[in-house]
Amino acid sequence: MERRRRVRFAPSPTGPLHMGGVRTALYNYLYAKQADGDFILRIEDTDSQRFVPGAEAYIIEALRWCGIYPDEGVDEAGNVVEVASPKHPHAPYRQSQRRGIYRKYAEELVSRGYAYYAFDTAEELTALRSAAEAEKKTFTYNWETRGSLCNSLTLPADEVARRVAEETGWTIRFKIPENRIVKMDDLIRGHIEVNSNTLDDKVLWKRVDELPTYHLANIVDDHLMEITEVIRGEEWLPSLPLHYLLYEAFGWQDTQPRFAHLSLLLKPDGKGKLSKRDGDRLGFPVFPLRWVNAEGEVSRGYREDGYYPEAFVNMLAFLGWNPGTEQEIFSLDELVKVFSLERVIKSGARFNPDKAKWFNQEYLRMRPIGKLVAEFRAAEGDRVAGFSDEYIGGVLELMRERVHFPTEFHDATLFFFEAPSTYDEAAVAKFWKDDIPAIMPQVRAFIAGLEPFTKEHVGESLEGLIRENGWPMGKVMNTLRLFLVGKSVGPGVAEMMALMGRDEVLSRIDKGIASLK
RNA sequence: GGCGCUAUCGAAUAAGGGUUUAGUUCGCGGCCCUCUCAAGGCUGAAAUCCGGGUUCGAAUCCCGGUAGCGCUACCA
Repeated sequence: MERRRRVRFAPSPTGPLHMGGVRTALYNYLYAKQADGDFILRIEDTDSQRFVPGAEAYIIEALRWCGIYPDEGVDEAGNVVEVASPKHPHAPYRQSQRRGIYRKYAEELVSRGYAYYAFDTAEELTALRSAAEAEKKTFTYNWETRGSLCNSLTLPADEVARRVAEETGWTIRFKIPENRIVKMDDLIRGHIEVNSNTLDDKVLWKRVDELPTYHLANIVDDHLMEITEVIRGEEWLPSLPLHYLLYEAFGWQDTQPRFAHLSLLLKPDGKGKLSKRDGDRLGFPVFPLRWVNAEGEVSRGYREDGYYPEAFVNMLAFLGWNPGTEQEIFSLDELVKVFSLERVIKSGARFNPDKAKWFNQEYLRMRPIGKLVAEFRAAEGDRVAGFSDEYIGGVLELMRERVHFPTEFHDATLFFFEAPSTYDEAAVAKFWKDDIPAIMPQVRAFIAGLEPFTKEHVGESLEGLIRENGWPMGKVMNTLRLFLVGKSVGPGVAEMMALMGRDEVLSRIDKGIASLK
């Protein structure tokens, strides 16, 4: 019987969600939705030392901004679910609140001989490690060394019982079987084999915070929550043999999820994985949303930088995956339809900020003008309140192909709402010479009599006038632009004039002629 | 050091043994359009890491090397 597809995104609330993490969440979401399955959010906060307040809320908000809403684990208000209900049957979805669940599974493994209590202190192990390092070796807690260390395998039973009863001072370690070839399959990478002798006896239960480690909590929760596929970052690939062995030890192989390990996101230049530093250095966001850490350090976000979530998601989807066709623009719903793990790339994907900007520009160009106007009004407030939707729409229509982000509209459209008060000096020097000061009043008089004042008529008439008189086209047109914009760059002169209206245009020309005299 | 993963133009990727003169997108250069800036159209430069093997034929399969990355915590 085919099981209902259920996947999870299981971040650790140790800081803001990195764009690589968003991609992992996205792929999980797409994979789940494609089969009309469930996408679950689970908070893996078993590291009490690294917990960061606000990180959990950030993760949920970031996913929501992207349009990714978990089916399970987060309620409508955006809070992690703590109490079980028909919609959220596996609550709580925060591992720190599930500690009671894990303990018995850890102990079950000990009683069945798959794990053991270890009493070595952190200091003892550190000493062992540095001693080995001095001899250019590596200390590993494994099949070779466990027999000579302080644990329930080496100590007399009554001594073990006494120490365990003290309820403190012990960890539980998984007893990696000796000399086994662990055979694994990855949905993206194919078949992988590893000799168990290269593995170490990983801690399953931590003494320091009385919590399970990732390995135990993860396997137990994935089992309990009936997860069918685990799609996670490549950094987990080395622990895959341990996880296989854990499923085997628990006897859960029949429902063991399939695994898919995603490659890492790499920095745009040089070598290594994408980090916050790269964003600061090269000037692009690494996080979906702005984040301010405890020290007051600010990390910019895609949202605040003016990216549309649709563009961000589209760009992210293509970082390590492609549909096999030449189509590049996909909505989230379209991605759900065409996504497949088979087409996920195995090698690391280098992030390219230019391509990210291009995606945003594409979305800006596709955006309905009505939305653009409403968003512009909301951002600009009183400053543009007196202008009509038609006028603002015309302005944005003229400028949308000249910017990458809606946040650029403010600076780019200033002159549409207020006549320029200064004129670019280089442009003045270039155009305001020879006959131009004498010509412009004639042009002004001509414009005053133009009817109708449309883009087409203004454009053709103006061009005809300039040609008939043998005036220099470039100088005249650019001087007009200079009067309208204050600079020598911008939309077509006739288009701007038609939009601004005759009165405004004449007033700007008068102002310009007067200023440059 | 050990273990694992990965390897196509500057970047993302396509080509799943022959359809390849290795395609597309971003970026870069040129031309066209043109009143400037964009946008658009056309176009140019630009890649199969190296070495063996399998095969009539290899970017594609296998082996070795090299390089990059990841892991090697009572972090996740």
